[in-house]
Amino acid sequence: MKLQQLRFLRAVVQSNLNITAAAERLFTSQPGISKQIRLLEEELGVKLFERNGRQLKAITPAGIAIIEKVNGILDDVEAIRDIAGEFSAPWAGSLSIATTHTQAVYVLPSVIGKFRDLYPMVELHMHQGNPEQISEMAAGGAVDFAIATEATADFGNLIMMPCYQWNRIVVVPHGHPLTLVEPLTLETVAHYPIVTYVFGFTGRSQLDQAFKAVELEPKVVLTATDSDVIKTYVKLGLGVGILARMAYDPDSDTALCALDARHLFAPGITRLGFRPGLMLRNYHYDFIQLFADHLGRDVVDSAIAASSEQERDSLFTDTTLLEW
Amino acid sequence: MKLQQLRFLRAVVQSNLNITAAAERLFTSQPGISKQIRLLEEELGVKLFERNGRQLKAITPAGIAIIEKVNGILDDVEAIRDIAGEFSAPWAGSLSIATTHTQAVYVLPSVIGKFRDLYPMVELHMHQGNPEQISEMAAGGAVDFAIATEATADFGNLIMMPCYQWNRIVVVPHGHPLTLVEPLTLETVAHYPIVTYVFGFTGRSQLDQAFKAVELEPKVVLTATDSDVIKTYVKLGLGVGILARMAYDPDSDTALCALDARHLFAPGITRLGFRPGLMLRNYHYDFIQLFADHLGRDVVDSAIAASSEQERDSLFTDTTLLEW
DNA sequence: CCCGGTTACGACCTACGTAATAATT
DNA sequence: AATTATTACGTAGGTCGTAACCGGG
Repeated sequence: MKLQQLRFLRAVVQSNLNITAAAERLFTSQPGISKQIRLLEEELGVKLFERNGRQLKAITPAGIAIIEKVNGILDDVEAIRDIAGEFSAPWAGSLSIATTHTQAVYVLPSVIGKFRDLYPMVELHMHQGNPEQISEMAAGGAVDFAIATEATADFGNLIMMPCYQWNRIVVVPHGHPLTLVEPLTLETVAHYPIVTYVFGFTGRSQLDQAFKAVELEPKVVLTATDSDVIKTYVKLGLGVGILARMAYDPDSDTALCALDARHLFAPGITRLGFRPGLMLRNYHYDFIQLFADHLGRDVVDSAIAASSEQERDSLFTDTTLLEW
Repeated sequence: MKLQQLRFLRAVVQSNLNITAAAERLFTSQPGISKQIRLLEEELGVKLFERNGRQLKAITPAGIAIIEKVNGILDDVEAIRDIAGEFSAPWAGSLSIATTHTQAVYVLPSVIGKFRDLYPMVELHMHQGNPEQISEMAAGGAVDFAIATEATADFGNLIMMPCYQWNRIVVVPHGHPLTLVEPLTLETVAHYPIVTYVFGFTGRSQLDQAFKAVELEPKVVLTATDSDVIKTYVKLGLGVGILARMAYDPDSDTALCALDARHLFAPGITRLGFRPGLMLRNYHYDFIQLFADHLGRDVVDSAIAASSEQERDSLFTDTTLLEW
């Protein structure tokens, strides 16, 4: 058994049992992977995959149980590298974050700025995507952290930690009738065409829920994943914008007027998540705390500990699987 | 990073930083290990060992943290092999037990007999040793199970499970004055020279405690690790024997008379232990239950789960180690 | 001077890539 | 026909073992 065989195996599984795709992902050749998988099967004396002729069709029960362990091993190997890095160069490394546009543009810059000052040698990688993609990237190991506002807890078993609450504002051009309404209500807002986020982004579902609770069906004329796009169209007079307060900057958004709407919608919660098994380096902890001050090292560790309770359950499912 | 490098590393650590010994243990050459260790250090960019000239003197903090992970990885590799074996040949495998003489001779035979019937293809390996050695073997992976009567819980973080209670008897040659005493008391027993187990074996410490509690100092004239030796010398008239009831067989020990002593000494508890991280195969579970009927698969799994709580603590110690 | 670790070197092996082949969809 | 896995084969790299070399106790 070789580590590369395990890497190959994982890649094949992650590529939906497509050896070709796995080969591309690992920058190697199909025959190499094909052969190593077979060698592994031979050595273990167990078929890892069910084959339809030459094509891989499914993972065998043995394969499922084994892949679980393989993932653990490869995680640990990564952890060893990280431990080594932590000792040889605690200031250097790589930090990759997957998040949505709103976070990337309005929240993270200041955090990243401070982080840069602390760790100028840490390579930063930002990935954007929709919440589902973000979760997937974090769960699959493509990025270290997922930062998102919708309930990302559903996908994968990421360890999610609440970071901060935020509220919404209604933005309109200056002189818009809504600026005169006091107090602002859902009813009055619903009279106007709405410009806001697409479903799945930046608490859009909470927004829909608020209107639905009072049985209003506002006319949403434009949606975007991107607060800037929303603001742009609000400026054009397309409708009133509903967006996260953090996406409004009074200095630069002078063409727009922001109306507090915290009493209309439930506050959103932004969360940071990472997959269990990820080795957190010092700078990881520091980044988390820069992002959410209450998430000190001890709090994060507790969250990890708490999550391993659940892991234990899944581990038991495996054990039971062997009983067959 | 290669699995063999990790194996080498573990072997060196287990051999007290003696590369030569590690090489012998793994049936390979010193230079090979030496080189691979250096290659690993080079790849990780961290010194794993502190060296005095050429001699390995100590493990670096980084090394300690890394070896922890290495052990996990190699355990998982073993687990994969076991999973594969479980699927390809659930009836075959290997079961090794370390225990004391008393268990091996008087308790295990019937269990092993039944186990043999269930799993004729499982290779059985019995190792004998003192309780400390037994724990070490189980913790180091030399054997699967440790079965012992003294508090073995102290060494290593073995998962220990109580299996059964047992009581002691006093054995004397027929016609010995003690056979007439009713009821038997510690005082009367202490009048005679004693033959019993050496310290550390088969609940010897409980025995000492019982006498000490009533401030008696019996004269122990001979101690052995081996119940047969004790019985032999009692037959010779050297003194009265105190041993575990299970070590007395009325059919074969006709020369001796057994007097119940359960009211004199606290009962002993025999425990079975294994190291966390050991992959328990079906036959492992079955063996445990054959040995102690109340230890079904679910009970054993709960014990494992409970122990991982403690593991988490040690994991935190490591994490803290990385802080400075 | 002995024990133990490192360096040097050579043989064997094996993992990988290219190219050709076979089998599915 | 296109996609995808397997087989064949040659090469390059690496692991391992023998032998010689060095440093401490």
